[in-house]
Amino acid sequence: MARPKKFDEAAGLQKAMDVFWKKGYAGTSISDLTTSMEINAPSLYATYGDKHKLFVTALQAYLQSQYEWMRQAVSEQKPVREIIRYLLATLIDSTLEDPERRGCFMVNTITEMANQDTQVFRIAADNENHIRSVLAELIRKGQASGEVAADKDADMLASFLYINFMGVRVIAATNSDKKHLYSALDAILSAI
Amino acid sequence: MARPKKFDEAAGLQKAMDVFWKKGYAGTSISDLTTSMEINAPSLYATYGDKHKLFVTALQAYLQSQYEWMRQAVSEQKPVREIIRYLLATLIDSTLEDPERRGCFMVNTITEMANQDTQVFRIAADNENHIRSVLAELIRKGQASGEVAADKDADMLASFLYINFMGVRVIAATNSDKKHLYSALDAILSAI
DNA sequence: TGTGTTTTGTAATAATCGATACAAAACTAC
DNA sequence: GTAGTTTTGTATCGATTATTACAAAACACA
Repeated sequence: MARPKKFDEAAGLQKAMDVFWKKGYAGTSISDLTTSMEINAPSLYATYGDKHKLFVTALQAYLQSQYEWMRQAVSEQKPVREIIRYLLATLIDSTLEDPERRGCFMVNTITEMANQDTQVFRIAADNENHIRSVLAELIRKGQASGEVAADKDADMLASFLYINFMGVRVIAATNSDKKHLYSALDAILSAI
Repeated sequence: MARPKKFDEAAGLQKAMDVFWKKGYAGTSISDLTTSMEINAPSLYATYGDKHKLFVTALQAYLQSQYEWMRQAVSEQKPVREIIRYLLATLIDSTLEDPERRGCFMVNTITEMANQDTQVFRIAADNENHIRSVLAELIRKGQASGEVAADKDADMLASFLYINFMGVRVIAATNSDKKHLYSALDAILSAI
């Protein structure tokens, strides 16, 4: 018994994510958002809260899709090294193929705000722990199957991989030379 | 035959660098700058140009000091692996010790603006080429002295190292666990 | 066909944004 | 001391910032 919403809430969130991802938090204005989401300011505030709240919601939606992608890749019945190569290669490809070269939304957010925004800091720390634990689990699986040397420290290798995940995302934003990036994959995998 | 400046131009630039480094380009206001630099707006504009020009000048000053540090480390008469470990360890330490956890000014700038600002994009690309060539040179030195396997591709290893330089800087901004970061150093060095 | 409820569009809020006009102040050179 | 030059401080510019008041519009239910 009320006027129904004219826009799709999930689609609007996706649009907001795209804008924040491209321009960052401080670089995005409410006007940018309302234009891209095709709603007006009162609807935005009523639906998503203020700018900061919308940003956090968009960031978490991004991370969820990232986790989903990773969870699926890790659970495949393939050699561990192949999975890791697939993960890194996909990170490189998706970054290079993005016409806007936005890199990784989480990395962008860390470098913009983690030192000033405690909520973002916490999200970033949780994200790191999550990804590292998934990678450590993957390494352990490789050790159980004999693909990875059993005497290596799985947590240490997971940290190493996480560093490279982040580094690859930063670099693919400015380096369009796919061969350079791909050649480094061999070095990364040789450490495992 | 004119009124002399009351402030030190180089010191002001350093202050501007500190603010941009901490808060990013969009997150920094002229008011932030004039407060920190202890000058007023007209002096800022007369001396450094507009906000964007000041930002670029500050960024280039940052890169110069970075290059100077690296050039010196690389030219030392020590085993190549030791130099690389020193470089990475210093990156980790300086990031963790910074009470403001600002990470790397160049990384922050890449993830904030490289996809929207052609001048910044060019600076970032030049920076990457420069650092990669310095690292490749170092690797080749290691190959000449027998410290690094001669059949490995020096450029590839340089790309690999550059990825890890970037990754370490991003992660040290949110992860305060020095042990985790340091433990990954062994994995990085094992790939060389 | 109303009645109640919520969204919508418009319009405006105070605050701050980057940038500058203008005149007083401060210095050097003569 | 005076003339010439540049920096300084103040005050302000129009534009944009995030956010909201308010009323018309659009639906569900009776």
